[in-house]
Amino acid sequence: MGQSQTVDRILDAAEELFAERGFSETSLRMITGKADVNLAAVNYHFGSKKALIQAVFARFLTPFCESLESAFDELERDADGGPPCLEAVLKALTVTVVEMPRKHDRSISIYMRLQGLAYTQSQGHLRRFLEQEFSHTFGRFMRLLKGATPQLSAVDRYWRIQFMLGATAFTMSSSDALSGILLNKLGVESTVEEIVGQLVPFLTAGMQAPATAPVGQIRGSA
Amino acid sequence: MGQSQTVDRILDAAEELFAERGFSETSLRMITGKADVNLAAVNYHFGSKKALIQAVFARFLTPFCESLESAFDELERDADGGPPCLEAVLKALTVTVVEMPRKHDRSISIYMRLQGLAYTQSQGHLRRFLEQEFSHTFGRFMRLLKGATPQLSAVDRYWRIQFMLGATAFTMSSSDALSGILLNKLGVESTVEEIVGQLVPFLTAGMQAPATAPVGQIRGSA
DNA sequence: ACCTGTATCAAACGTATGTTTTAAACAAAT
DNA sequence: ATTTGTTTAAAACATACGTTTGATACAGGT
Repeated sequence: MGQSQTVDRILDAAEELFAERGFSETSLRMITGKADVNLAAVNYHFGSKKALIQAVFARFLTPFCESLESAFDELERDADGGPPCLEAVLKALTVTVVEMPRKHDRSISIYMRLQGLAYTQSQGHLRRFLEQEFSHTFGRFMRLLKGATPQLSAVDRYWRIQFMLGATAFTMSSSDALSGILLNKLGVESTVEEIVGQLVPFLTAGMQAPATAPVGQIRGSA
Repeated sequence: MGQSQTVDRILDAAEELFAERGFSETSLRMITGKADVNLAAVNYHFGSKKALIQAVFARFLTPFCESLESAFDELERDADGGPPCLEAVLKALTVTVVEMPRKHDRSISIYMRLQGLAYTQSQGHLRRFLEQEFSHTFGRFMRLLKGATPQLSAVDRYWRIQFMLGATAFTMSSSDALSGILLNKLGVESTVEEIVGQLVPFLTAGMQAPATAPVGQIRGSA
């Protein structure tokens, strides 16, 4: 058998457990236990735990970046010449996220949470891996954002992009928990689609806020 | 000696290391090594690693919440009767953060990063501890936000508050790294004060964005 | 001087981790 | 049928972890 199913079983188990508990808090024994494969299989197929983490990201990020590049192609074709507007860029991103192929319903929040963990858990090797592997798509997204916000100074744009990333990564990385709280408090169900539907206008408005004034005295209320 | 300085040395070392590396990735041996105290001192003075984590948060969060409550008092006094406006609420928060008493320059970003970790690292005991210890101030902040955004539905407000928290926690928790990148790319120095000065208009605009439409088909660009 | 409670120290404990080893099972090719 | 290369299996490996122990030092009170 050329491609064993063991590899996929490990990846499936790992991406769920990593998303639930983080990287350091998930042991190889938990993963192989859930995947119902032998402990040594991880090191045999992937070489190390670090390499497994990278493989988990590569498996869902590679097709995602391809879809995203296609969406960007279409975006620039439609806008022939001029730069696409901010809302269109963000919509292209979120639609690509929502339309991501997935094995089951939870998949999207799992991927979102993994993406959030990649930012917040300080796994140096992961950051390096993602940078050298997916920097092309990320750079293109940045250039589109620049074209869509010509009124911003480079410094303002830089910080606002970080704010965007933060709001997205944070919300998405806890989307399950946050949805649960909302369900308890207000009795409202919410899907990933609805959350990103809420995100886009928030981010768009934030990016287009008037230029900032230096922080000084407190402004009175009302 | 009634109050040993060992306790403070441990807390100082722990808050720095936790902020740099996260909780699970920081061992008691690293902490006691940096603090130059005996390994057993942590369990002697705090009881366990979990209790140490909580003590680190209690030490900087307790005085911070007191200052914040005072700022809220002043806010409501100035606005006699009516609810303070959104920008005033956020300014009160950020000014309190910036004026936080600190031992050295790095302190603020350390506290910000810790606060971010409290959200993203799934330490159940920490979340429970913070909830029961500081829920009063947090709840008051939430009520102020509610009064400042009467136009929002409860669901919209809930999600936008999460977006705010995310943008803030993420940016502040990486403010050192992000400032460094900005310095490299554009040669611009930036302080925590300036970052929060950028944050407020972004968040204000986001919170006041027009109500959301459900995500459906892709809207064309331009 | 003699206790008494507190604090520090070196050393060890038990457990869990990532990784390696050795042997067996298996499929495909000769 | 034998061989070959790949995959699984059980067990052990070395290391690092949080925690506990027991001895020692030292303070203040009587």
